Amino acid sequence: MIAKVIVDVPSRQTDRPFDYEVPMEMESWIEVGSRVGVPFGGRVLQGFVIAISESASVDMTRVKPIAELLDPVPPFLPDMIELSQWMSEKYCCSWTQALQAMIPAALKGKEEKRIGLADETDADALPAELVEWMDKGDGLVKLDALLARFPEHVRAVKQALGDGTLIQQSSIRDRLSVKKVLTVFLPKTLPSLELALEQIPSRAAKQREALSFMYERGEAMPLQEMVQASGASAASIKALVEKGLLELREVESGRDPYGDRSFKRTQPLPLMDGQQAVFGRIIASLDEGKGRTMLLHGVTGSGKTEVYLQSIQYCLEQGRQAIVLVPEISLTPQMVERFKGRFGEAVAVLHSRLSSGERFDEWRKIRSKRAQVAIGARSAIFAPFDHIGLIIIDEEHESSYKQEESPKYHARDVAVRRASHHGATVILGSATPSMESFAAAKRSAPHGDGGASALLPMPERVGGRPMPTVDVVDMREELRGGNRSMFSRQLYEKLQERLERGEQSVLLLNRRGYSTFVMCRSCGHTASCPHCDISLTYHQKTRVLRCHYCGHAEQAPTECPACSSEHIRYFGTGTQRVEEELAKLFPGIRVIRMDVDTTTEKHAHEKLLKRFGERQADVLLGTQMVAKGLDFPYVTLVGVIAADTSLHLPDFRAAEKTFQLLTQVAGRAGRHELEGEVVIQTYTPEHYAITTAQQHDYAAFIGEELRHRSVMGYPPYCRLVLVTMSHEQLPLLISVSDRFAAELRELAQHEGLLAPLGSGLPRALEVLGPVASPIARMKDRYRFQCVIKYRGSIDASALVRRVLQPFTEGPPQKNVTFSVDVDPQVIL
DNA sequence: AGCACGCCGACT
DNA sequence: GTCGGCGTGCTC
Repeated sequence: MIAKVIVDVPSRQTDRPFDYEVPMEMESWIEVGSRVGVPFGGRVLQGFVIAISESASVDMTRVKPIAELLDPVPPFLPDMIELSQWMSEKYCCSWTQALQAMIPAALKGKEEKRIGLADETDADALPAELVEWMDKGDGLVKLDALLARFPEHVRAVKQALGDGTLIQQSSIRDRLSVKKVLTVFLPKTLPSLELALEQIPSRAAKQREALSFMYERGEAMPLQEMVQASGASAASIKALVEKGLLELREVESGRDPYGDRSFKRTQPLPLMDGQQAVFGRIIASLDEGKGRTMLLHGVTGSGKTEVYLQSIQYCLEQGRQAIVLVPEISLTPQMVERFKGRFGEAVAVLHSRLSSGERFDEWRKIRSKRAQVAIGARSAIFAPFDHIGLIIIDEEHESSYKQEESPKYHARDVAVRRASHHGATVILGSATPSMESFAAAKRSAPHGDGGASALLPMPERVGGRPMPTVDVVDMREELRGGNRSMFSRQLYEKLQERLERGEQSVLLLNRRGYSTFVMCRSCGHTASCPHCDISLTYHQKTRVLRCHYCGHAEQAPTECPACSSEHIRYFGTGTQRVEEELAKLFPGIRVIRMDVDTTTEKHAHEKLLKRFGERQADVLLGTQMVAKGLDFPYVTLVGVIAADTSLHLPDFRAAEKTFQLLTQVAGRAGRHELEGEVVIQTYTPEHYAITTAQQHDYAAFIGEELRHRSVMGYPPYCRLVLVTMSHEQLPLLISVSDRFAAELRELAQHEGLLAPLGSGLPRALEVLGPVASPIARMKDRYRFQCVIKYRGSIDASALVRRVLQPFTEGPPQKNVTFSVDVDPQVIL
């Protein structure tokens, strides 16, 4: 029996299956999807079994046996192996990378070399302390550790390994370091604080303090932290533990100590007419099981989540599993609570805030069928289920579904692919669907069912609540009227009203495309990175300038390095200035500011929202992050301070992104009994992205935007591939990138793709560039890019791969690196 | 990626 | 005379 194995080496040359013999004793264990350790070029590496075969494709004498099996249960299901191959082709990444992206990082086996004394050996030939050290273990010790401990004996060890005095054994070990932390818990059955305090002698003040502290906190906490925070000593906590008032347990470090928290179970809510109609379409598709994709276009507050929940319920009753993707930012505890509340233990949650150990735990819950519902960000699309019935992608227009590092996949496309394998239904949900999805839904009758539209509209809010009224304020008029503040009179008055009525407001400062930077007001010099063509970002807390791309950091200057002027201006996030102005205009106003500065800490985001939810503030002020998913009953006003900052970016999606942002944030107002109002401040009130957002008119927006895209030749009227090349030396890069573009054109010509299809008609494929990238230099490497525009029916990835092959495999083009981005989010 | 094999400079 | 520089080439 021969296993075809993809070896875990991130190199193009080794990115193909290698044959290994399956030892007899492993035959019943090794299957497609197994993770194994294999000898490869003189060392042992992790590999993935992608096929089992009777015969090898090379001479049997060259075939080595698999060294070890790494998991009792294969981490991949067979459909995932095929999916990974498809990904590597479509996104031009290595097969290994695609496979790697599908399993938890904890399963990243690396070789560990261990050595020991050979059986019959003369131990006296070695330094005595070495022998002694080696005897401590079970005869084998880690090579690294030994060499680190006895650097003076490196040579002796090397020699002993050479002459056979010492033997070496390699095996693969996962990066699962399980560290345990003593954690203080409140007992399951909790006496009241008064009752508990009675059991403590009056002179034990520290114990009382510690106990009150824990009661107030209400949840478990690591002992170390607790001692620090409460001022109690470990001894007094021990005393409390002995009295049974607290509990002390070891928790795996990084694991969620509140994991055993129970969630209040909820029942399905009655569906409104609009919801019912959509739900009917979804269960029809689930019954049919043909792998259909549907676009659920529901306005904000139309009750999409309840439809999701009941569809999942139906799917589970069919004995199939469901995956729910949400943007990372909206994967809040409230969101998780809704799903856990309905499905309890059947839910596994995967998000980036989890430690690798916690992530692995949740993943195992899925793999071992203890969970039937997986909810998570982008990578949850790879949840190892075997009978997927339903995949939901909420807020499908969000750009975070596209991974920016290789493999540069789009979760939406992976979902559709995976679903067709399982006959699963995909639901793309959004109030503002992406152009691509909308166009696809309009044109598609997926899997050929005679022209039925896959568009599911939900145009009404739950309870018939009206959409909030939106006022657009022309800030040019304000300026002409003598108002130079950042608040229009309208916004000022409405804020004042909210304060008087005790209602809450959300203020959005649109800062997409801008970051904090430093500029000299005398000469206009801006601080930029010495290794990258990019401004440095100013970090207020540490007064450090940092490069986003390479990590270069320097002290913020007090005088201009160019002209020695002291008039240096720090352009902060801007939210701070808004906050100051609010305090000036409304003395005593309580503001919660949410931006990168205030949310870097773990859970800071949740804490701030919790405070706002408890009405401890009048205004929630923030950047993009306040636009998504918030649902607070007392928010009746939403203000957008400058709507158009994102409108004039050199990005073909600028209008779409602006419209989405305005619509999303407007949807935060008046979701419950109280009616909501929205004020949008802008310098271009006539722009269609703003006027259509004002009228909540998605159809009008998309009509206009599609016209623009059609004229300019952008998606969804074509597709794009962005190829970025980089090298330290500019002349070499220019010649290589020119040759790449020329060869690509030549191949396209040869395939008949460049021929004009008739006068005035666009070509099937077009190669633009090469030109310097928007960030023309990064980490001391120059960057050039080509954009390939093509008709959707063409396999552009295959063309690119074919042209790329000699550039990366042949006589090396002196380290010019190529990065391919299929369906890029930004090309600028 | 690693590691080996393979041809040319400054050292015991 | 050797140790070692990293350039090319292979890994089932």
